[in-house]
Amino acid sequence: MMKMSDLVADYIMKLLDEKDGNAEIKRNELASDLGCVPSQINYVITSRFTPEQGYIVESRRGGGGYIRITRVTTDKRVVMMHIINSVGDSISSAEAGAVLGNMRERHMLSDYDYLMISTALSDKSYTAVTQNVRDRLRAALMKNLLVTVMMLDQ
Amino acid sequence: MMKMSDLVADYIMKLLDEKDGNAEIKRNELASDLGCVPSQINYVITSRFTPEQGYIVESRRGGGGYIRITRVTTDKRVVMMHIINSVGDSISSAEAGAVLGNMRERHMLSDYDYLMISTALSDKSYTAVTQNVRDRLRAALMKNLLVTVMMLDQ
DNA sequence: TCGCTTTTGACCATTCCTGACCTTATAAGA
DNA sequence: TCTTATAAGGTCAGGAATGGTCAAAAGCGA
Repeated sequence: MMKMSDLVADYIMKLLDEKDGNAEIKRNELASDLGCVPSQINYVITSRFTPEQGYIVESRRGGGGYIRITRVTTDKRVVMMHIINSVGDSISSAEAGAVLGNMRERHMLSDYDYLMISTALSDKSYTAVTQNVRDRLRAALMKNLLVTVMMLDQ
Repeated sequence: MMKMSDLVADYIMKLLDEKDGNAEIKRNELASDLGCVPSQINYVITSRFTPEQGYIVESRRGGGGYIRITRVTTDKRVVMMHIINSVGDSISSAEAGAVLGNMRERHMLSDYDYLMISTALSDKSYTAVTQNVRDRLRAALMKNLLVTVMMLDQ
């Protein structure tokens, strides 16, 4: 059985593809079409269409209200650099996964690189240290790997 | 009477056979089907479906959570597997470099993979922890990455 | 007995879903 | 215009559904 969140996310993704990266939805309408409560839409948006993941969300309440989701795309190298800079000193497994997933979606990472880097960053490799240290190591490694990919990718 | 772990392992094995090397289970469900506590599933997975043994395990918590187990061993990869098994719990940067270099020479790693993995394992990524921990982390990561390369190499 | 493997349960972390209540925008009436 | 109704969307906390971890206890073979 498919998860509601996945249904909603898929719907939005498809819409983004169709509409060339710029989708507009009506929250209540979509909710009732897909058979969920309206706040579910917010949940999906806040968990899967974050700026971190490369989306801009605008909305308006009241009569004629809407939610607009825009997929951000810019020059690959610049964006890559920006992402690398934004990683910071520490990053959780979930965050890292989100960032990588988005990079793949945006064709900034091949499936191959995505899997390799995901593996390198997954918690599985860090059982020897505490969560805190783990997240710091992950951030360092993530940046190194992304830089490496960038340099090799000509 | 058969040991519980064996039952669980057999079940997963059978599922892997059926599903062509890619099985997805629900931890709690399987546990109650087989009549054991959920953490037993974790025990079996961590003790018998490790990267060293040729398996990749991914999971997700929360509603609709799952555990996915992928088998990556095939005859072509016996040598690779052997190397992975020989890595042990801890490996220095120099040792790792030697092993990787050797694998590259033997065309078991592409230049690309060699560079990626070297980057991931280099001391540069581990400044946050002591040498001792560092070598343990490196070993874990190295094995995971090699398994991933193996899996992707079709 | 000693040491390794297995089993178990208490407690933790993450993800998802829902509903009550809140804020804002537009339209209709007075 | 001012007020009130209606139409959206937003927030948040709580609960449910999962899987993860860890250490203690139990089992077992040498």
